[in-house]
Amino acid sequence: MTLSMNHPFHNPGGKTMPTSAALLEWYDRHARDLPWRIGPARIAKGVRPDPYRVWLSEIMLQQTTVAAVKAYFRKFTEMWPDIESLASADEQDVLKAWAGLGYYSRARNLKRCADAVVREHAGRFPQTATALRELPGIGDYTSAAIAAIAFGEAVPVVDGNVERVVSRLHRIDTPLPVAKKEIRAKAALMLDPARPGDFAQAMMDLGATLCTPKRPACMHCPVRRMCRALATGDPETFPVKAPRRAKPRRRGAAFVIEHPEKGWMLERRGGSGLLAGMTQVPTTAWTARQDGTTDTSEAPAGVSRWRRCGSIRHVFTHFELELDVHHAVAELPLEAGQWWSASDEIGGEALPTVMKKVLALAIESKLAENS
DNA sequence: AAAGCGTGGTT
DNA sequence: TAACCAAGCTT
Repeated sequence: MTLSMNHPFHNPGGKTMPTSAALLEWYDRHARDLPWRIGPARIAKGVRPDPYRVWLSEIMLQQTTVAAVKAYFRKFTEMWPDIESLASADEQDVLKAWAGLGYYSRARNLKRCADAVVREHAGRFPQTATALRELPGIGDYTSAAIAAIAFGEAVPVVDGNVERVVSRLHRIDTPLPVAKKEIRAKAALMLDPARPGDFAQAMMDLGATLCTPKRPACMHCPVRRMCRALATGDPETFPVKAPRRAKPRRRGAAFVIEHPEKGWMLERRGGSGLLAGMTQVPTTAWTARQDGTTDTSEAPAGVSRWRRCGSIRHVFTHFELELDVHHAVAELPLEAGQWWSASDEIGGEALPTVMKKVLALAIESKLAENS
């Protein structure tokens, strides 16, 4: 390590309070109260969180906001209160419950991980980050988070919040993701081995509530005296990130087919790639965007009259999609992998948000036409 | 190892 | 509005 000897992070016995102490003192007073969390007061009394709930919340929170996760976390813990019940569930039921939360490979890996823990680890999660890292859906961040929070292992936990906090504290101007190793090393130096879980969550709470991407509340920050980016007056410029690629546009047509008695025609998407294993209405391929609107030449055969409902737009991670929605009432024969879903069943299907938009538009435009 | 993978909120 | 962002993982 090449830290100068008078730097506060390297001087825990000196006049300046170590960063971890200042941070934990703040966390003891300002920790967010979250459904999957045991607060610092109860942790101090020796209470440990349920590893199953820690794991479930961490998977859900990957690239996902706390606000979006809360309702799903409650639903999942009601439906599957422990690892054994989740391991006993059908994958399709897990996907149905996950529908709307996004990044659906997380749900498939969640199920695979539950199976592995029950079958290969006697229903107990491994207690170290290294061992957790071997399980499906658990990478560098999640393995460290579970190990620190649920099992008290003294490992640095580096998520997007910590990257932001550490890159500002040390004014690291190397762009991400190249700077990751350096950030991890700095976080490891700061870590309080007596309270690894609290320390990890304190860093994340700081990043989420004060050390925010825009307009950080530096005046309320417990570690502002140690912050080099604040000292130079430009904390908002950190972390530096590599430029993003442009988002292309794609277009396609979706076909909402309504059986007069049986409901809507649905089908299951393939097992890999975008929205893998999720449910959809029949659609054309989604291809590089062209001008003009799509027609029904690629629609399922046997429909005498299509009604054009309009189009929906949806933004995925790496492209924007515009789907022209067509509706018809028809008694078509079902192909393999298709089924009719009645109106009281369709809410429980594994429909991703883009498909909920398609169905909502078809129903809305039908009602408008009939009124 | 760069790219694929959802969605909703904020600016 | 478009860009950016949120407790990343997989291949």
